[in-house]
Amino acid sequence: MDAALIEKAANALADKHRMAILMKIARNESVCCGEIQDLTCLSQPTVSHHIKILVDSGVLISTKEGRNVQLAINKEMMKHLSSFFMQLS
Amino acid sequence: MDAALIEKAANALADKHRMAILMKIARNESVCCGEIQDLTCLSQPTVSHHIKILVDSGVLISTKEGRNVQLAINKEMMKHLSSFFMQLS
DNA sequence: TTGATTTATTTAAAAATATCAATGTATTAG
DNA sequence: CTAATACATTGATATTTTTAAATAAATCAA
Repeated sequence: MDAALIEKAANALADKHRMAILMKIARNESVCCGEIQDLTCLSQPTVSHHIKILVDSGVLISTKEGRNVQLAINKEMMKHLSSFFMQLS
Repeated sequence: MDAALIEKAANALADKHRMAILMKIARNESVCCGEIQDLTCLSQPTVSHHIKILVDSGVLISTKEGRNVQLAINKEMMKHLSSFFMQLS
């Protein structure tokens, strides 16, 4: 995997709130944006911004369902990250 | 592994130059700061700053040898990162 | 259709980060 | 001891990132 893509994923996880979002979704399998806002004590636009970064980096996958957006972990990306660091160990 | 430590490591890798430093060391096993400066086209203080972030985060290990500082990958941290992402996949 | 709900975008301010010049600190060579 | 080398620290500036208010867009319920 290209280092630039690892860097982008790392950047997405280099934030307290975005890491909390990831862990929340890891526990719940899939959540919508509103549930994340309840978690983070951030404004709705700020949550939307963080989610955009997580999705653009490939860490999360978003699918629109009705007027909600369901978010899930991109397991392929997690595999890539895992094997990248495995090779460095 | 605590999410806060993953976040800190992620932050260390969320930069073009720091990622380049990591890959350089991955190829060469161990390098000193001067060799990194040649690589990055950055000033010496800036390189020193980036190295500090990488070491403080636990991604790299530094050992002073004479008037050089030898840098190496912290393979334990790589294992932690790998298993963290493995669990999310 | 109207109003409520959910998420996205724009804009602007505040906070954090990256960068380098100047300088400091060890360490080694001569 | 003196000068040179390797790296760290300080201070200042420029850029990037985070944040929220205001607003927009899309979907659903009544």
